[in-house]
Amino acid sequence: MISNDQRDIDHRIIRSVYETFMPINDELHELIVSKTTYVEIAKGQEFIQQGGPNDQLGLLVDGLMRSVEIIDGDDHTMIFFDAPCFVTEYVGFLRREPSRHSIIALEDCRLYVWSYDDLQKMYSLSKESERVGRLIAECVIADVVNDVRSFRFDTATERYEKLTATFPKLVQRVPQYMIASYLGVTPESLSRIRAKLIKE
Amino acid sequence: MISNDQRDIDHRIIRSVYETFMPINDELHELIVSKTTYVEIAKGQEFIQQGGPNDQLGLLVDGLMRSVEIIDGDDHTMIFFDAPCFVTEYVGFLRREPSRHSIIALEDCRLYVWSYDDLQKMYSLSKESERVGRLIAECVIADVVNDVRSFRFDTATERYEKLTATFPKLVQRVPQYMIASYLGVTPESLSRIRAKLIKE
DNA sequence: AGATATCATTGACCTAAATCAATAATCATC
DNA sequence: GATGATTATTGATTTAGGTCAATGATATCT
Repeated sequence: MISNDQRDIDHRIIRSVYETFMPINDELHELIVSKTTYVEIAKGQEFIQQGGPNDQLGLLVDGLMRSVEIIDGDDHTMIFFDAPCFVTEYVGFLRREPSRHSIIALEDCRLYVWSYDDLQKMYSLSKESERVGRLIAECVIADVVNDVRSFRFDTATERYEKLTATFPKLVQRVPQYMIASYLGVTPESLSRIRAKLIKE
Repeated sequence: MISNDQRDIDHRIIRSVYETFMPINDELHELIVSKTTYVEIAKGQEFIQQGGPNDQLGLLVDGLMRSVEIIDGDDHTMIFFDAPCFVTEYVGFLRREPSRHSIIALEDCRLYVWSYDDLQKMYSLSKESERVGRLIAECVIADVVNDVRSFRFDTATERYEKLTATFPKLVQRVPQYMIASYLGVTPESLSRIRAKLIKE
């Protein structure tokens, strides 16, 4: 993990990601940038380690990551993060608990990072930042609710089809067993699902 | 649905629920109360209707409700709401879309209600309210993530055991087929799960 | 109390996906 | 390009839960 100084920070990317949630005025933008650190994570390296400290919110600007939870020795892919997006293990981060997942770079990654403490300072200093924090949390809710619905109502085949529809390049970029794990099925099952879909 | 005026509002209950998220000062408390409406919903009646307008956030202070989504004619219980708690179909509410669920009283219910517009006004008027909104959203994330984990990792039997452990009275208060539906299994399966657990 | 819904249980059978095991295909490295 | 490791496929078998159908048990209502 390589950290650099302020000169490496691309203000426009940061602003444009935050602007997907609400208009960001110059004052808030300066506040955000002033707390930003730049980090590079090489392919295969961890950004966050399962069971370790969980005090960083990342904004992935380049690359691909996955969060993984190891339970009883098997590896479960919980989320893929495809730039540009925020990267964190949200629940542990908010509760100040050790991370439940590792977050690992599947390709060389570049991130901007804010510490938990700096984030709280931003919230205290600026009403606008409080709002953007709320809007981001609300979007996370929508994503997670989507996940519940998918596990509740969809078959593995349907989940696979939806994933390839919304994220077609993923299948090229990561090994199939990680996709299987993300879908909640075994690699053998995913292989059969794919065989069946091809036959049709 | 019966709406009454300000005199029916129990300030202490409202404050105590908000205080589970953060300390509420008098100014914010007054703001919240000034926008509050009181509503009673009789057993069997709807608070929110699937496909209908979704512009109310409820605080259930008495009673039990469930949110139900009808898909292809079958009825899926998405959540049980046991007072005191907030009641809404969050995603549609936030996105200003029709409600995905109905929310129905399983017992006679009493709620305090805020309209979407009043909530936005509160957010604009007060930094503190923005923060409490964020903190509530963050708690919702934790709940929903829990749901995903349960559907992903737990068997139906485990989900049933967890539900009865965390909410033992529920089984007395609602028909079993609703519990089955909440757990994501058929009534027949839940009946067998219970039979097996009793035998052990 | 008797009649009628509604709800819960039980049985027989079916299906999606898991498990275990063996190959086959890829990929990385010397 | 050969060698060993990782990843993907295919087959045989098992299991959790679904589906369909019948029977019991509870409520509710006149």
